Amino acid sequence: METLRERKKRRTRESLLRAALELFTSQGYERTTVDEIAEAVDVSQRTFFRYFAGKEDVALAVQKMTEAAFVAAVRARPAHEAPMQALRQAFLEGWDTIRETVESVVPVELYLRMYRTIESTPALLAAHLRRSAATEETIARVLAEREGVDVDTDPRPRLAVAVFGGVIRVSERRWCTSEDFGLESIRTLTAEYLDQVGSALTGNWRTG
Amino acid sequence: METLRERKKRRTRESLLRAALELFTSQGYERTTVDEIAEAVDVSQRTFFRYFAGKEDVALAVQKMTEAAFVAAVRARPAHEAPMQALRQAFLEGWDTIRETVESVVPVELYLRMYRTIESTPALLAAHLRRSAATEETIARVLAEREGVDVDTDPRPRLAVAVFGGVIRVSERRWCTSEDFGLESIRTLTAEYLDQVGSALTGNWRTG
DNA sequence: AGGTTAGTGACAGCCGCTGACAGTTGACAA
DNA sequence: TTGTCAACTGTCAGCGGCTGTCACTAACCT
Repeated sequence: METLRERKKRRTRESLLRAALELFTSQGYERTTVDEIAEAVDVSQRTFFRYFAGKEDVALAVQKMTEAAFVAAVRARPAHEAPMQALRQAFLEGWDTIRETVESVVPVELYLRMYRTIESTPALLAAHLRRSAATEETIARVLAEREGVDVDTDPRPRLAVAVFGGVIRVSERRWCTSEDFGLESIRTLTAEYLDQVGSALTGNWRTG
Repeated sequence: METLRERKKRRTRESLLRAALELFTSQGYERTTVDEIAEAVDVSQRTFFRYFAGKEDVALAVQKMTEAAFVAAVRARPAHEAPMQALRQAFLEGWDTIRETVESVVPVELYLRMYRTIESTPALLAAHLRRSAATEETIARVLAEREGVDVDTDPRPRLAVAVFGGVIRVSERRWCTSEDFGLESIRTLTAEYLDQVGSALTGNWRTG
């Protein structure tokens, strides 16, 4: 059961989040001030900073949620799966259930548009990459535990996750600049790229 | 031949750079203000911003140089080498010649210490990762041209570079937190990790 | 109903960064 | 050498992100 106070807090937070994303996606991240966001929700600037650590934080808040869902999905994968397979499945599963993950806070539509804003805003892209790096570290530990190896001496968990993350980023980037910017296309694109990693590494591309 | 004006400019720039790195590495990036850096060189804050785009910029200036050297090294690799092999050789070569690349501006010692500061400062790490992403894009294009494939339709150049970059970052991170933080150890570590990527991807780690 | 606590607004201030303008110093030709 | 022009610098004023402080209001809990 949720008390009135908690309900109010949640509503303010989500209002701020929605207003921020709406402004960021429509008029750009840099051209949006914190004052503007606060004004749109009719709270003081100070209050904004009580809910979010900063402008970057609110911009990446939803990504944070989906990343958490991804980590949880990796944890939930059956133990018999090979590492890379587990990552692949968890990732695709994340996109399948994206609606349930996100819609309670902001429309999925807005979330997708925000992805493009992040990718095209240097400051946000930097923050996003840093977050991704942190998530990769978490997943490396999950993987290490799953496989029963020591993450501090065996580099394989981190290497596998780094490679996976690299492929994901290439997919994301391609997807953001692509024309069919839909929920299905990111799934197929990522799956396709994951299949092609092998041939990209070993091999002479010229004999294609 | 260098005119007096140019000499003065170069000296101011390098003084600012050295002072900044010295302050960053000794008392921390966030605890160092731009005013402090300017004061250490006895110029106005405004002048600092005429030489560097910002605080981040000066912190990553040397990394920028070494990345440029790396890109050049990739370009100079013989055409018969396979893509991943070319990247590997160029990277190791970059560390072999690091002294010539860096010492004319700042002591290598300082450059190495700065690496650790970057890795342990969220804002700098974010900026560093963003720069790396940009460099990866450049290298993907170099590789594509080398191999005669179209970078816009063939994902393999970007995938290969992303994987390589991922391994590099794992190495760097490990190296920064390691005890033998020397010029040789990053070489051996990277080479070792590049060799292990294969087994990290394919394979069941539990049968080790 | 009344004391306690959580959440808010208003204000002051630091820091990174930028635009505008005036002063100074080196470059180059008369 | 001197005068002119361009480059470089300092000063000042100001914006936006962010934080500390403190008084005030609203919800919570007997």
